[in-house]
Amino acid sequence: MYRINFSEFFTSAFSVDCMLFGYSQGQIKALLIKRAMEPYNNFWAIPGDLVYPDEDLDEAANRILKDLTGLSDVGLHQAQSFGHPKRHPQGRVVTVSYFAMVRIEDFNAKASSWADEISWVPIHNIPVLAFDHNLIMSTTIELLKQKLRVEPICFDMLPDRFTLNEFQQLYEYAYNQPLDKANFRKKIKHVPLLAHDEKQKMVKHRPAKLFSFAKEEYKTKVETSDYQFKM
Amino acid sequence: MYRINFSEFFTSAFSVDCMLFGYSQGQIKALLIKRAMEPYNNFWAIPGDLVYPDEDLDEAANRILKDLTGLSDVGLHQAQSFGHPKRHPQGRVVTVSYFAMVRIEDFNAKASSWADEISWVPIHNIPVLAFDHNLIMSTTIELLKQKLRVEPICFDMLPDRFTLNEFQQLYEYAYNQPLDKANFRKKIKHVPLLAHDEKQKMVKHRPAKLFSFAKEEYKTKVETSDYQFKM
DNA sequence: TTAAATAATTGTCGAAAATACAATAATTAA
DNA sequence: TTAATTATTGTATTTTCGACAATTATTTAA
Repeated sequence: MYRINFSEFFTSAFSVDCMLFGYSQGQIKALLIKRAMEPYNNFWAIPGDLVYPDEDLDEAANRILKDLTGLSDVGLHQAQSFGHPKRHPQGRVVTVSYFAMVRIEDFNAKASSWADEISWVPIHNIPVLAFDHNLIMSTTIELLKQKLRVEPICFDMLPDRFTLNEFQQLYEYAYNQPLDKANFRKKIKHVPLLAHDEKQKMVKHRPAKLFSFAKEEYKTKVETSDYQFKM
Repeated sequence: MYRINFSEFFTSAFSVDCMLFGYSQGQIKALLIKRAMEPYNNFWAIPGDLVYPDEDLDEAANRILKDLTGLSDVGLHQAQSFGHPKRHPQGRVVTVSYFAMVRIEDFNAKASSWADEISWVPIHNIPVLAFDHNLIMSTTIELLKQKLRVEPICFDMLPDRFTLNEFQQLYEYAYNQPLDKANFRKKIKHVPLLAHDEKQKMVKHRPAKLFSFAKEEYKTKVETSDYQFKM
């Protein structure tokens, strides 16, 4: 087997791309940045950065998240890696994509050193992006949709207190199909929700009750029974 | 934000680790190699290699698979990436793990330049491995189990013609629990199988009918209906 | 040749979940 | 007070799940 010089392997760089998903106005949205540097200056892109030599991949993803949002302690999910030799014009850069769910209202995402402008874009209307970011984005969105089916990550996007309709509409948008109200409520019977006395306000119709996700109860339920979240 | 010199980022290498899974004697097994070079000389490890500068990740995974088995055109699944800064003693090496299902009987896996010896080891009995390969292996095995639930990849491990009992036992081993025969057969009613006239031979009891997976029929079924494989 | 043994295959029944659709209750705004 | 709107609950039917029983086909030993 042919072998190139060992040192010639150590000539590549790594980046992580960190997709943020949130939910507002009935749509699941992804955070995009407008690049303020070459290459692909002025293109929309997924926030990302090179990984420092002494940094683990997860650390780098957390750093980017912190830069963008000021948030830490957000659950990050590794998605996939992309390594086409020509994917980056300035050298061999393999990228690892991550995603996280956030509550859009909870913070002001800020443009950072690499970006002029940011924007929340509905995942069904992603524009042309820099590099191979369209491939990365679509792959990751598919993964997100799959995870929404079997893990209660939707509650990381919903406000702390939400109505059952908001909950339902999130899934209607994700699956791109309407769901029956009555049956939806039957389906979530097993999901541990905390009902509040508080009601919706400022609406011009009967206000809906507000609920929260009972995270601790969920955890013990998963551990003690063989319950599996399933939508 | 602090920035190191751009060129200092281009000092890492990456590898792919390529897990092979097969099924024999009622057990799902993984192919391990015994390393014949430093570091971790003589340790069991997952087959893998550094990726060449002009190679895509998938290409590298296919190359390793070809070296080991002579097989190409095998469906490869990307699992996860691992990038702890100290995971490799000789420098920064991020690894991307892949896995594939094969029919163990279909070929003779051969030791290659980096390995003395190979072995098929039941996934429930993985020994101590080189590097962080135990982490990689267990993560990937979990992913395999998840995919077994929703994709018909089990048929890539089963012989071309199999009995329903072999089919069932594969899932019993994966889930580590016995399944009811009658109910199993009801569950797979929707899976497109081709029944052969041929029967099992050389068994000391009533021979079971042999089946094959009807791959093409499966594909059209997925496309035309909203059928989803589910075990 | 026949019976015992073994495993394949099919059937039944009740419980639980999914689906379609209807009815009722609680608010707001005019 | 009432129309409009939406939340919430209910009913009836079909489909799937899970436990278990019954039947059938084949081999081997007597």
